[in-house]
Amino acid sequence: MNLFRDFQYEIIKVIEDLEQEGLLPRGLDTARVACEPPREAAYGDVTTNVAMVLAKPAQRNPRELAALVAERLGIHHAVEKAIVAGPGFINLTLARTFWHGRLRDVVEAGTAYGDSTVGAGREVNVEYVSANPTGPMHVGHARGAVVGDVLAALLAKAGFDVTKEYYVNDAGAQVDVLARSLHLRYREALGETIGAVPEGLYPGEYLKEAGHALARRDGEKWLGEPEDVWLAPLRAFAIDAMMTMICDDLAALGVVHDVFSSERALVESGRVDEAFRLLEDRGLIYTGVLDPPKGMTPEDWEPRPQTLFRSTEFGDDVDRPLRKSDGTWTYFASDAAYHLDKFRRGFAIMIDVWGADHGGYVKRVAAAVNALTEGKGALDVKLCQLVSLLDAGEPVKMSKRAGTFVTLKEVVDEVGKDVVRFIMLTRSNDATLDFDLRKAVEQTRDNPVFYVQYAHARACSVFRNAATEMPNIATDDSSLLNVSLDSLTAVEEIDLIRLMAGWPRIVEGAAEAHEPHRIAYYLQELAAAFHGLWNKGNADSDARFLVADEARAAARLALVRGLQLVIASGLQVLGVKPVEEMH
RNA sequence: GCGCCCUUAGCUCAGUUGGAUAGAGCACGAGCCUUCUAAGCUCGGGGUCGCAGGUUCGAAUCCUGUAGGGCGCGCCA
Repeated sequence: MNLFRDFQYEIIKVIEDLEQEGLLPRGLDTARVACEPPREAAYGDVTTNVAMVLAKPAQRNPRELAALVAERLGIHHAVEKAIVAGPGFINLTLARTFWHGRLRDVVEAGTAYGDSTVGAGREVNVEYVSANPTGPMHVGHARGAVVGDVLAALLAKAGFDVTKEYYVNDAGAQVDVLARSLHLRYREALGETIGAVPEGLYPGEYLKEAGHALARRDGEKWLGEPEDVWLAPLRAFAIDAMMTMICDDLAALGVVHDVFSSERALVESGRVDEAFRLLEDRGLIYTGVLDPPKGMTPEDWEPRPQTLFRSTEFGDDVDRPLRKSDGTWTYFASDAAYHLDKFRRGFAIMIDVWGADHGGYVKRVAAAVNALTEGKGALDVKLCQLVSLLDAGEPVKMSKRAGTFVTLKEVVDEVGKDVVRFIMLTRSNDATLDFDLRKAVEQTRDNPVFYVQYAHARACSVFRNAATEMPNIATDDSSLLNVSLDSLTAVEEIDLIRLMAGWPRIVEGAAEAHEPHRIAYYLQELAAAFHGLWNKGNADSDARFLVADEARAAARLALVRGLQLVIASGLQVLGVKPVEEMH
């Protein structure tokens, strides 16, 4: 389906033919032969560097070699002309009928257009959100949630077997604090006056409801009991309540995970001990004393012996501790074991989506994956930079203490999930992002969500008008597939098809690079091309889609249908609903 | 002090894994439209890709150094 890949095969076939005929030395390495759209449209439709890449090994002058290959490519039925340019590029211009064929591909495939097999069914695990189960999600979490969710959808479209996973950090001291905070709210629910929430406990109102729920379920069972009696059951209850709340918030954003992995279960099942022994057996564990970080010794620094993993042997900057002084595992130890667990569940490809504040953690986890999987597991960590929440250009002040903390749910309620999802992808994940609540819902040219949605709505509007104005034209897909496209000759029309035909390549490229934001950018470009064509109809009534000549109108309806389908296909990956009309 | 990320037009940012004359939106400038396919259209000016070296046919992209900004830096997760 990716036409550039198709031409790449054609080119490699030509090279092989030339080798067979003795015109080129045998066994040339064609791995670096690229086939892509040229930067300048004037150069044609497809460009290849084959001659420049093979010139040296073939001991030929690049332009001369290019001429040889271009001559063979010129014979191809889809190629109108093949010319040699610059230092040895071969530029192919494709026949108009070729593009008409690609439009038919789109209409035939529907929103499945762009589906690819490059993933070849390989299993990928995308772990994202993984927010601590101690409170509601805030806006900062939204970015990682969207990036992970769309990346997963993108990989699935590209033919990978994707599992979406959430790692529940339910094992550390913080969930004990959560349990104590719940106990307070539980007493409150049973009529006690608790006053101010003591320092060190979670003061948020969100635990009140959980306190009432616990009181309803268990009555006065935990009143007056010592902490060691109620801690574990209340902790479980609280985590459950928090996870339910988090999942509800995520669902409102359209984010649903396949698997939830518990850190506590990992530890209790002995899988951390197992990973530790594995490292020990490989001689990667020792007891040592770390130097303080140069230039910023912490105030309470004192040298002490620790159980360390030799992560420096795998590219880390210092060796990392695996045990706390009380003998329990550090977070890193269980996270290392968690990644081994994912690998053993069949995921040789693992993607973690984290906030930028965890950037310092990447090397040690990568080192652990490398050591534990003997280099067979591939980990890619996508770090999401900060999101600044604005309202009409003014920063929204956020502070947990002042209670002006903006939750994910509030933002989704305010602007809608589709807007949040799209805006979160209008920047590369490693650039910071401004999210302006006001601008996000404006219906103007510079709101990308509106702009793309509007293109789809306009396409729908054309079909609504066609039904009343041109009732003789059958507009179902199978009818449109049989329409003659010969009248589609305008450069803008062919340009639009060319863009649509580039969709499969965008999907593959974005999936392989793990860069979901490319989809949002592509959709803006596609929408712009369609709006341009539409505007042409404003100035020149012959350029409208619904013209008196029914054969021509039908061909243009096929074009509009194709556009509508590719936009819908892209929005589907983003998890954004394509709207049929604006209001 | 060390590590990671960022630095591209006045502003906010893309840049197809090393390709040809570096792009988009906004802003700015000049025209057009006063209508229908609703919330404008066309054209234009604007760049030493932070800086300096290196790698090669070819660098915004890779390597080294350097400046500025962000994040992080021994038992928190």
